[in-house]
Amino acid sequence: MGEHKRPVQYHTRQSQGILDYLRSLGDRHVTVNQLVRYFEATEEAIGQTTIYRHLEKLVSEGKIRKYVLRDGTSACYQYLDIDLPCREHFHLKCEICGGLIHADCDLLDEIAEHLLSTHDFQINLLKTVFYGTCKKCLAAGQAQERLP
Amino acid sequence: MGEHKRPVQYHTRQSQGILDYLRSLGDRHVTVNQLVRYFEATEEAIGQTTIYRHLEKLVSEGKIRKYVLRDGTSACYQYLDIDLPCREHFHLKCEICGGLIHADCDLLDEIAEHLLSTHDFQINLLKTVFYGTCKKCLAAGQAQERLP
DNA sequence: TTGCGTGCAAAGGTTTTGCATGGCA
DNA sequence: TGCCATGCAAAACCTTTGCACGCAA
Repeated sequence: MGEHKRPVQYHTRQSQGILDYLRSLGDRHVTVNQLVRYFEATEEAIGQTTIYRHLEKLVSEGKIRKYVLRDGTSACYQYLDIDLPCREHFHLKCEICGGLIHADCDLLDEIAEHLLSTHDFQINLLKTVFYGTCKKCLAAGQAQERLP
Repeated sequence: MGEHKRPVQYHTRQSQGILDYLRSLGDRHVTVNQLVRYFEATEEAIGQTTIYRHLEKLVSEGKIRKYVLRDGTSACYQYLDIDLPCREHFHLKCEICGGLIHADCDLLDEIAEHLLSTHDFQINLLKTVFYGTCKKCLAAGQAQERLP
């Protein structure tokens, strides 16, 4: 008892390819769709079912992290470098263009600290997303407002 | 300039019913599915399309909040007491107990200011929610960790 | 050879859209 | 009467599941 079932794991082109690609992205995140399209573009297409299954396994192994944004969009996955003390970061989601920006910033780190010490609230950065308008769309919107 | 387009809004049985029901729930949240089933159970069924459209409008008006719970399989909506100046609050949603905390804090202004000046991102406070674990649930969780 | 891995196809679920009709002002 | 609101049906998405075949060990 207490011994976890440890199924044999095969090493395949797909499992290696997915992990390699995620790792190559550094701390950038991708969606399942982006992964499918990436491998399609190479000569080594990988079925989406396989991608979903590997991502789920990698998440449970703690090798990657899953972000649930689900406000009409899909989930994002990001490689976690075990060697580096991975810094948390915040996500900014543009309501206009749908773009997802991640911000690595000291002040934002302070927020987490402040919420915990002052409000006794431990923020979950995997799920928290700041909604708003990005630079590009702000500029476009202002340009439009100036029209007759 | 600065005047927002203000489309005429009709008062209908559906719009009234949805807002009334959400309000009657106090701080409890519901899913779209639950709303559909609730109105089906009364003699005043409301189409799901209509429910989706009203919820979206209410969110953009700041009258209700939209949340992602669980694995993001579906969204939840919760009424906000209009009397509270919610634009100036953090909204902290506990993922464990579901509680919503209105945190009144100057830091929020700083964050908005910082995001705009440094990241060129204009945050929409009506839609942004901080997810995490509240004081109570943090304590309960720690207590659990101490168990055998 | 064994049995996990793969991927097509289909199912399942949520949310959005097209469009003709209904109903408020 | 003029529009906005409504809701059915269908589409659009994202994700999971069934199943036969492929392939690593």
